Amino acid sequence: MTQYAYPRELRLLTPVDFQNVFNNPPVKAVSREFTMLAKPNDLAYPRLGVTISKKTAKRAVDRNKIKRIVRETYRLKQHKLSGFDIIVIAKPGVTKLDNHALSELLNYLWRKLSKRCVQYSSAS
RNA sequence: GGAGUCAGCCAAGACAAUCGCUGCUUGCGUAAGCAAGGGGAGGAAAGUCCGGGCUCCAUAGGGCAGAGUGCCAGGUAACGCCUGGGCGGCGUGAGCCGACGACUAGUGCAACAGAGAGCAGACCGCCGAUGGCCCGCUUGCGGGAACAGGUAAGGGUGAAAGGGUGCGGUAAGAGCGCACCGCGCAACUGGUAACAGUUUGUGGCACGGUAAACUCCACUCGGAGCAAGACCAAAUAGGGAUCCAUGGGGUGGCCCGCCUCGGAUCCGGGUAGGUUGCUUGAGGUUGCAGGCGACUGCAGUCCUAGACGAAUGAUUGUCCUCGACAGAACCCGGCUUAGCGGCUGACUCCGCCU
Repeated sequence: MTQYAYPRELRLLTPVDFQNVFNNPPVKAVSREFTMLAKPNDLAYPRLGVTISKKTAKRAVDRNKIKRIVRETYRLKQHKLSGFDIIVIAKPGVTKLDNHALSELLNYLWRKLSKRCVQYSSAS
């Protein structure tokens, strides 16, 4: 029953981790509201980081909500993303979506990203 | 019943299931962990506008500068907050609002309009007593015009025109005189004080407005902030001490000499990172006592988020009145701003019934 857990190991924790992914990420998935960047990490599990600027979502409440939904969908999809560090960047416009639309969109992006990760792994 | 005033309380709608996050307690385990139980955003957590605690730095004492506050008294750790009182204003009222010290210390400012705006001012008007002019005559009187001049009653301008009303007075007027009202000053009385007074005396009586204008007066203020500060501490560069070795490399033909390079241990320093600060506090609550009240004292009782790329959530189902503003980041006391509603109590005005 622990397979959908979200412990600290599955997160990006330090500025170094973040910078590492931002530098030339080989795999991307993009929509109007989000950008996902991924990079292999030599681990048996994925790690996630979420970025939302104050410019994107003015209120702290909105930023928290988006982070929670991103994490929730990631938690349920994590097994298809093993071995990659991932950063999700929210872009202006996300605040217009409700919870349901956000989940739909994110699930679509996760599928896209995992497919590309698999392709990248087998190619190299 | 309607309209309203004040005070207090509640508020990510309620319930269930599943999957998660994070502290705490207990049990098991060497440990990593596992299991169970229980806790997990706000009234504004916000703006960061004031005031403190705490921490480090600075500091003999005093002054200047600068900043802030500004009716009085009290409360408080402190305040620009709160309470009570005074004064002024608004409201029929319950109540509400007010940077509300000083322009008889000095300096400055006042657009436009207006004749005149600060030891005022004659545009229209009124008068023309007095002096001059014209006419008449009884030669000192009558009449006339309005030149000098007088006049702040009336009109007009303005945010503001140098007390108001009435009577007297006068050529016309005028605090010029008087009465009442108002005002200034002093005394007295009440009040801790601000201040008040159907009190007494006195002055014919302006001393205009403006200090979020300079300024004056009184009082307050050292600086930086939890990324404060404390501790542990990889790596790397360099430093110190002790011991070991008496060596390697360069220069040179070689020796001396000169330059340069060690090994081990420890110390100091402190980057990444980690730990701490971190939640028990000027705390909540109950009772008693003091106080008009803010609040205070004593006794009992309770523990109520503590994260750090940053938890407090997601999905589904059912129901309803269909859910605002909004997310802790060291901690408190305030202020301000945002905002869908619900509940309770006290009071006021209007209408109706008895």
